[in-house]
Amino acid sequence: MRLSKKTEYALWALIYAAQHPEGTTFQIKELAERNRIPKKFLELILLELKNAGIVESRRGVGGGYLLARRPETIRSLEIIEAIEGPVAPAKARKGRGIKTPGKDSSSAVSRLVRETSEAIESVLDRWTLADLAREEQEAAERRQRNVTYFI
Amino acid sequence: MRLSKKTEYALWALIYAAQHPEGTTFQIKELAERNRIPKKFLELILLELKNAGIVESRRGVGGGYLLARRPETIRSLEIIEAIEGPVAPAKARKGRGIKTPGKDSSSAVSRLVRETSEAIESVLDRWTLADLAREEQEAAERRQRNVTYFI
DNA sequence: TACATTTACAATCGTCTTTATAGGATAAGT
DNA sequence: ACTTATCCTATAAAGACGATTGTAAATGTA
Repeated sequence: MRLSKKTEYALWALIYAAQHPEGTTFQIKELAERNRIPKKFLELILLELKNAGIVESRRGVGGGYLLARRPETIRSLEIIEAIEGPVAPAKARKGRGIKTPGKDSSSAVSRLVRETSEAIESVLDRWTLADLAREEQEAAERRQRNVTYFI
Repeated sequence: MRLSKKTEYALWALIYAAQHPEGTTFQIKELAERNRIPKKFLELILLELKNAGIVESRRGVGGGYLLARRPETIRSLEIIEAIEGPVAPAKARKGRGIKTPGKDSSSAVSRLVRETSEAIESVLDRWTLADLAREEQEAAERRQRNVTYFI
């Protein structure tokens, strides 16, 4: 699976946010410099995350961004879909099964896609932002002890 | 998961190939018209599948394409990777663990990507071309009986 | 040999997506 | 007011995607 740079930046940003004490903000400028992310691009990304209800913003001096919810309740699937759009193809929803005949001319292929999407969703659904932040924290601590694990 | 048109055409083509008796060829023109695939685009795709060792070609009158191996031995993962490139990010291979420090600045993110890729591979690895062709055949038979199943 | 058929291969092209960059408007603390 | 920092819109370069055009080469058949 390939993540776009944009999605990757979004994940970095949210991991960074989750590492801050609850209720405190972080600034775009600070994060952009730290992780070498183009500042204006990062602005755009955080705006999208805000519109998706994942982060909130505070303006003015001492403002910045912060998580809108607790990191345990933010699943990575939600983050990735906020940036990249739905992982799975549009499902048949109750009542409105639009036919579009001839459009999808292979049921075998669409089944393959469906099963794969479900597998992706199931992985992304069980990793929350809190997990990612903890994992990142542990990796940073290992680096600090100058110990390298080859997994 | 999203498949490019190119990959989708490749799958259709190979399913079509698998439905032919072993050792007999099919023509690009015929397949292109049947499935409304741009002929020249299909040429390009089959050439790539040939270079990947999935199909063989015969030139001249009565020529065309045919599967290079039996459909039971062709996994969908192989097909998709032939067109789209590797599903998983370059793994650490035995012996040559290149470090590229600072490049991948989040181990949590790369772990997420790795686990997701493995999930994708595991699905795509257990569907062979023979499965897809059989599935497609059955769907076609159901359509012929004018019976619609809402799954 | 001449010819029709069919793949092989290179080059090109318009459009969309990705990855940004720029400039200023807006809001909020101090 | 002044500073800080988000908000919003526009633009642009680069590459991927989907497809087209044109020519060469191989092969079977008359």
